[in-house]
Amino acid sequence: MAARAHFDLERFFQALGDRTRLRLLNLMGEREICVCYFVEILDSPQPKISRHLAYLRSAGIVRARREGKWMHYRIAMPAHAGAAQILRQTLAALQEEKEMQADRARLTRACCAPSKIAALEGAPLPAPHCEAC
Amino acid sequence: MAARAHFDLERFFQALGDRTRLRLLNLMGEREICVCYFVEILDSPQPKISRHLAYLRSAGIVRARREGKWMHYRIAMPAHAGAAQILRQTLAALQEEKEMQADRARLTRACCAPSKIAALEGAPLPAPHCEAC
DNA sequence: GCAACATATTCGCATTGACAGATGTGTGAG
DNA sequence: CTCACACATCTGTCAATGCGAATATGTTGC
Repeated sequence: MAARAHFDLERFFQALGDRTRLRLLNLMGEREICVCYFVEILDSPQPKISRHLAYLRSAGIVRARREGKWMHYRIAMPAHAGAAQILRQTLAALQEEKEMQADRARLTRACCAPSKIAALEGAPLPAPHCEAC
Repeated sequence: MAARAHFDLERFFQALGDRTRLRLLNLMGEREICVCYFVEILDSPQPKISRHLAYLRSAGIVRARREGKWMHYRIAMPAHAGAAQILRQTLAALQEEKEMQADRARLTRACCAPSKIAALEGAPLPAPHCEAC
């Protein structure tokens, strides 16, 4: 088998070259988030979210964890030191964008009152627990 | 007043998501280089090089300067501070790759003895002058 | 003007990737 | 086992992008 020690920087950048994926990464930040929250916050069809998460996963940028019916995603820092640094830099840069700030605000609201949003009834809260509430 | 055009981070990453363009950026580094050198070093058809340089130019990553028959390209750090930082990080990361090191080595050789390479007869040296010779 | 040269753009074609909609898969409840 | 739910993947369509090959543009020198 071909050793996959080589990190594909090209693929890494391709994964970052899409607005939906940048929004997903921005929402994850340091915490782990359930797919249903992405669907709610980005207000996009679930298959679209799932496809972009799969793309990020195949590029080695995020990792998934199953918990019962729910899938949680979080950012997985690449082993490649340069890429990890770039990813951190990117996440920091995203926070300066209005749309990203708005996404985060919506996530905080949803996280603090998930019962207010029909689609999130019973869904697991992001992270171990949301630090804002 | 937003006189500053909105910097397209998405487009920026798309521009970095291609091996040929990463090789071009790696060759430029801090100096200005003539297209004919890219063609020689990457051993690729001239239209291919030109197309990728145009892509980088449209993404706001490089700038071109004409000098007689020759066009010189150099990296133009984006006004967007985050992007500039990412670009610097990327250039640093590239230097750890073997292919990129080999490209640079070939450029140094070509730069120090351009007359040895038929295609570079009379072509302007990279940069104000090559610091290696 | 014309020819030679360096570079840019266009063309035809193959691949990739984004999308919406439909369908498949895994899990828990009953 | 069967259903409902959360999520993943497949389908068809379309736009973007990569490529080589041919051609156009711009500059210099005659």
